[in-house]
Amino acid sequence: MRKSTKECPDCASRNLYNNTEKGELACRDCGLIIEERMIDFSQEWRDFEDDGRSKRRTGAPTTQTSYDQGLGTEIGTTSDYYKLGKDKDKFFRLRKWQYRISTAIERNLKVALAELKRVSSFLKLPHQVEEEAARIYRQAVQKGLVRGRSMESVVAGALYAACRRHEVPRTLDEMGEASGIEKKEIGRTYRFITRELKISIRPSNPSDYIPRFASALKLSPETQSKSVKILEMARDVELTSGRGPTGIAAAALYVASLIHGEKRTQREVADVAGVTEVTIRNRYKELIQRLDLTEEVEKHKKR
DNA sequence: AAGACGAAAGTGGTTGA
DNA sequence: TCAACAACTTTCGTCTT
Repeated sequence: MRKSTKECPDCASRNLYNNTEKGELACRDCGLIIEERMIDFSQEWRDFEDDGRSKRRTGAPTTQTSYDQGLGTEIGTTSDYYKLGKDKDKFFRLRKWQYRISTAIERNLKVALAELKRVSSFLKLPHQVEEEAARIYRQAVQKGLVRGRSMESVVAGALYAACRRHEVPRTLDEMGEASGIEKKEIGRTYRFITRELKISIRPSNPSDYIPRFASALKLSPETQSKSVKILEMARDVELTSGRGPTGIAAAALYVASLIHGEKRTQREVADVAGVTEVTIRNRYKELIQRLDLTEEVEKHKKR
């Protein structure tokens, strides 16, 4: 790209500087970054052609509406008009450039990352997880996986996947509450993007849920570690496979709370674990008979 | 009255033909 | 693609504390 082929939309200078390393095209005179992320720009086209579908480069309708709001913080509102200069022509030129330059990906990402931040702070997720989720989301967008899905659901799916990878799982229910997306939709998106991006995720371990549930129930550390032991034993006799990890975790906590004389009702445990009492009962029944915990529980019940 | 228990019917997802 | 299937839920009646 020769620098004389373009002129700066801001000051009309032809003295442009192409920084290939950063993927930027900048004006030497006024410092305006005319194009950025030019590498992404080209990559995007390749990806979109690969999947052989329409040339439509935006996401679902909801993305469109969000995008308009997102653009409001950039160029396109009257408030920005004043920030960018007094000259009306300049404003329109800039907006045109902005429109040409910024790809759907960039716009989408801006909004999506804000949403991601919101949800992750709602769930009090560690920074690492948030970063991971952002990375996953970015990949998903670049592969064109957002098309046909709402941006929010992909954000939720990416977050859920990141949680699982970092072994700080949140339930789909919690994710649903935080993101406002139905949990089955999140699950679907989650499976889809992990498959498409080849993100391998180990089946979630029930004991990953223990610390959170235990603290929500205000159970002692002893009870907590007891329930982890119960889970280990349960795993050894293959009680854990094929069942929902939250149900098992809940049941283990319930048993542990009985044994340590810190009894919580099935309902209490069920609520924090997001399962029903019935499920806890079923798991509980299996646990105490397969692990010979009956006497241990009875013994402590007496007190 | 509240909690625990279990039966029965329904739901959504996975799997295998 | 569809039907069978397992896990889980909802609902409800009964028993226990």
